[in-house]
Amino acid sequence: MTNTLTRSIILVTLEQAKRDCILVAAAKAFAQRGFRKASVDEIAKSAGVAKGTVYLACESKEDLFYQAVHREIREWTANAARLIDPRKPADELLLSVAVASLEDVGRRPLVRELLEGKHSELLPQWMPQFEELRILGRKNVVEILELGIAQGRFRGDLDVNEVATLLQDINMSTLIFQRYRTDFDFPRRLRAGIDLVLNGLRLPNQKGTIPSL
Amino acid sequence: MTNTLTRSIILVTLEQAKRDCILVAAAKAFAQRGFRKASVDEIAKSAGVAKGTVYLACESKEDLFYQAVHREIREWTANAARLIDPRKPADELLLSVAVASLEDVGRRPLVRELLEGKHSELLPQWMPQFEELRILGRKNVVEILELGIAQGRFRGDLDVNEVATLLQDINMSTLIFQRYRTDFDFPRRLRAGIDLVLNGLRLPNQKGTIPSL
DNA sequence: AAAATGACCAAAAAACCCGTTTGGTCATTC
DNA sequence: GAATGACCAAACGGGTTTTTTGGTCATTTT
Repeated sequence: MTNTLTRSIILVTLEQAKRDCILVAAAKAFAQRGFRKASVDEIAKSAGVAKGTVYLACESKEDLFYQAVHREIREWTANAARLIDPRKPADELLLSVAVASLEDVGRRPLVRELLEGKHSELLPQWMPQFEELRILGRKNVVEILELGIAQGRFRGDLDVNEVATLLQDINMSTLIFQRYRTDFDFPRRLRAGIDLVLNGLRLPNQKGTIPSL
Repeated sequence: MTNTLTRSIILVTLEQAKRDCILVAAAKAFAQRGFRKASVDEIAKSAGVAKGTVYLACESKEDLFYQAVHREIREWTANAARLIDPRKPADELLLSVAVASLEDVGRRPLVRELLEGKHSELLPQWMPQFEELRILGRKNVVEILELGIAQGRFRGDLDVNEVATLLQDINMSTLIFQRYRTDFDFPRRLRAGIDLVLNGLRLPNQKGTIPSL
């Protein structure tokens, strides 16, 4: 009993390590050479295994790609989540986590390419799954927002998910348009954007909803 | 003297009309069939001129594409500019102009495809020029912001260009991500986004800049 | 016994060829 | 002098062959 348990744990551990190794190699290859040009054999060799072993970790090349992306994004999100210290002021977290996330994504070419809309030939079919990953990333923002409300710093009358989506979009834009602009100081841009969202554009005495439309 | 002047004006007028005609035909063809599949001859015939005439209006097919895009965006921007009535409250304008712009872009497939990142094989080389066009569009937002400050509705301590860029990015995101989401009510999203930017996320008693970082 | 392998095969991609189309020019026409 | 369309090199398309590659599975290794 204990033996089989130990064994299965060891097995899972070994399998998981190899699995990770394969997915990392896949992520690197797909990012460097694109989905089509990266070959499964090349990925296998880069991971130090034979091709057959790769197919113990995935169903198909598409599945491999998706798993590699999924893993990168989960790691990315988890890194960000680790920064959310509930003792810190939520408004400060909003900025520091965003900056860290964008820096992190710079080190993840595969994620970055996806967010920037490369691999667009594959995107349509996978959009549902990627939307799922977006929701994953949004959970961090929602957490910070709810923290801010609990801290009495943020308004409680807003739809937290709505606001989170908007902030996520701002971060995306910052990321996407960054590459097209010269002399682009993205922490500064982020700071300006989040500062604006925090304090609002209206003069204090003018607060209220938009009059009409 | 008067004669040559009159003639040249007439010439310019005639040329301009034909030029427009060509550029409109080009925009339609490029949007429908893409840059490569749309042929110059086809565009010429659709504009009711011979191919040689097209080359009186442009230097090359690439230039033709760029001019067509440029013209569409100028028109788009001008339409939006026409809606800026200084007698109306600036916060109201912010929303109504954004909604109208996004509706308008829906009727301009070429512009829309560009903003969504299609034609991506051409984009890198043309980014500088498109950035120029972005600045053009930003002028409208800046105008509204300055109006709001003059009306005593908006804070005057912000960098107007910075804020305009941010609002432009929000609009872009709304546009870009719209297509990937089901049940996406974009005027509602825009309203929520602009409302947030106007009123801010912080509780009124918490105003101030971000404490530290 | 279970995990890992790599030879193997159908299918897809690349390379090649060649007839057709097309971007761009310019002598001619209006 | 503005507009044209015949003209040409170069690029495109598509059909065919060759090469590569995704995916399998009998065999080997641990």
